Amino acid sequence: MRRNSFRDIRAELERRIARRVWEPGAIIPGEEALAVEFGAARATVNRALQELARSGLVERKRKSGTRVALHSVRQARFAIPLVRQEIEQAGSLYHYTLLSREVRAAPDFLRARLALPADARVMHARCLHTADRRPYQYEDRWINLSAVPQAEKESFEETGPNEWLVANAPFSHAEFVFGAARASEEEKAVLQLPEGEAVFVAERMTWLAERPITLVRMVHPPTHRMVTTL
Amino acid sequence: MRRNSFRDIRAELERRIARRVWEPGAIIPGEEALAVEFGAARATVNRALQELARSGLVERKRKSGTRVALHSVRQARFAIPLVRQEIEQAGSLYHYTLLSREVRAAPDFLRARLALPADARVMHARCLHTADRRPYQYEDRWINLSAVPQAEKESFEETGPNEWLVANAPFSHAEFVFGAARASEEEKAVLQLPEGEAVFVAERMTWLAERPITLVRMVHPPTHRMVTTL
DNA sequence: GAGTGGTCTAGACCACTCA
DNA sequence: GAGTGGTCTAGACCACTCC
Repeated sequence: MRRNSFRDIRAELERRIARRVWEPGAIIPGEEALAVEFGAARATVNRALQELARSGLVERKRKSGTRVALHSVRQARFAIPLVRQEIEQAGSLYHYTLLSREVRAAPDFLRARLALPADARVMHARCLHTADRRPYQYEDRWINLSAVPQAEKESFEETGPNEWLVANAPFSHAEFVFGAARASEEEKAVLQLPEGEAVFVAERMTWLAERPITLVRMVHPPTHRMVTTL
Repeated sequence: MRRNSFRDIRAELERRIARRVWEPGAIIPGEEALAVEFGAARATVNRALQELARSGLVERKRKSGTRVALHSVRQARFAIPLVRQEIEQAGSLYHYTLLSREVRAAPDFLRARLALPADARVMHARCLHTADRRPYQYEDRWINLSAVPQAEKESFEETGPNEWLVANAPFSHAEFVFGAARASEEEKAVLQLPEGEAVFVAERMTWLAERPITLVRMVHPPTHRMVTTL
């Protein structure tokens, strides 16, 4: 006879919630009582309950106890890997091409997005990432040179700014925006898409201790899918 | 002097990784050694390390030990609110319309996606959610009636299946898929989009203790943006 | 076989919150 | 004040994996 693990307990509690043995909003027995019932230590029951709380199935409050959540808070988590890793992990051949690289004054829209001063100098780089020679991602990136001056010395011919930044400019905070759009003329050409095709657009802004580092727009063909991680 | 908590230990380990005291790829001391160093129980160190592993900062393997992840897989979190909440929170007028409702045998693609038996009965509902009378989301939903039999009694004329399920069928696990597509004829009509417009598509599958509950495809106009929560 | 992480136990004390 | 969850400890055994 196997000992009750926190997984077993978690599964049994999930089952009871599923079968409405415990209705939404209802208080469920305390840790001590459940520990006795399952013949386990309270710490083990605690772990099972904490995981249920983390996934939003139950809500816990001291003194009040644990109740089945009425509206389980729905949060989704996504892993954001390097493009290269993403492609190679799928067993495909990765290839990177630098399309353009230019140092210039920051355009207005960028100054607004990243809260840059009027005279800010930035690097603008455009790249294509392919998987098995098929266009996978078009990367349109702006780097704030006052935050990452070393970037100006990089050619980005061999290693893309994505990988270079990961290795050389840690960030403390990031914001992502996802959406859909019709492919622009440029995107259509680079990604070899038919007229009027839809594209999946992901934008990422990163900061290191309040200083904006980079804004990148990553454009994918409509076949691209982004899936939550467990 | 306060006792070392798993949070303190986690924070200190994070700091060492950030300051490159431990380089990416390097093995860090074992739990026993860290427990001695921090004057804590091994279980406490273990909890700190497990959380770091969950957030992708370190990788752990038995016998090998714990090492700093080479490229920490960054994670982004998104809140998934009820459509109604999302719209009302933006200060807009929410309105819901049921477009169709039908009980039928599960189509093949659905049986495959949700691993349903051959004779599974499901409900198929199509709805439109508007914000200030403008189409906001087209919802195409399938509900597994063997998991949620009470759904068959609901008309969904007033309250949409989304809100009804939230209140009546909690889930323990969800999977999301996001992508872009060209609007289908139906989507074009319902969302009042011009010919060939791109749409943002979010799909959600939910389970409660291994039992599939529902698959929903939520289609938004290309103006829709999904932003990470802080 | 041996080393490291994974989990469990029994007991303890703390922290928050409700009444 | 009292009840419930939150966390820590010390010790133990297990499970996986490398050698």
